[in-house]
Amino acid sequence: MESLHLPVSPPENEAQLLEQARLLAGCSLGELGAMAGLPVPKDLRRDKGWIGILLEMWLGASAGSKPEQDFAAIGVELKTIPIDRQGRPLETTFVCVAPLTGNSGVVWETCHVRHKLKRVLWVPVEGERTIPLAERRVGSPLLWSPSEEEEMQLRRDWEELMDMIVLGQVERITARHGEVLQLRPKAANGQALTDAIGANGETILTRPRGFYLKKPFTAALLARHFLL
DNA sequence: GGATGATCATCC
DNA sequence: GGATGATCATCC
Repeated sequence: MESLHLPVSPPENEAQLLEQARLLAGCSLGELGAMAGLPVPKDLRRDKGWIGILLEMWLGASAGSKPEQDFAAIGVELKTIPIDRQGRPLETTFVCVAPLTGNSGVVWETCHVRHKLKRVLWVPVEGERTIPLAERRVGSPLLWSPSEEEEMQLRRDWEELMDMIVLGQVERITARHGEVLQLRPKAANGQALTDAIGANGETILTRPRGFYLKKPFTAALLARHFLL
């Protein structure tokens, strides 16, 4: 039985990654933060990515802001997901920024969403705001790939949303579009603007958007895991 | 601004 | 109460 200590080397295979993730299950964020020398913030309001960064350290992820998978060598992406006491997600899951221009000819097979979701290590973390951040516990990890049905759902939604973007309808897209995948703003604030295609094919400025997984989708894949 | 990490908080 | 639209920090 291995014990908990830092630094953690990048995992060489999935089994190693899962083993390390299982060691973290049951630990509190306070414990993991202290051992990592990371001060635990009072809450997440100004540190929304703190848990993600903490778990990256503890799992040996290629830290920080590289535009590739968290575990590039073994092709796995890490997602922490806040859950309630029933194990259901408290938030949608950000996947990636949505490209709003230069999309003619893009196809599902080679898109960023599919690549990001090809293989994901889900790490549930207690997320109820009534639980002090330091006391919240890490849950049992799940190494996941989309089933055929899940991939079809994702593909349908992605194609619908990308069609609207390409056809200059981005401003008409709301978070209600898509069955399992939605498009929502993803920016520092309301002042952030980026190029997109307008209704008449012209270039317009609009808020940057991101793809997010809706809660029922992640709830189902987590539930499947916990029932097995 | 856009990529990384996401959650907040208002409105319905 | 919960989802949608808004927002926070950091790096380059």
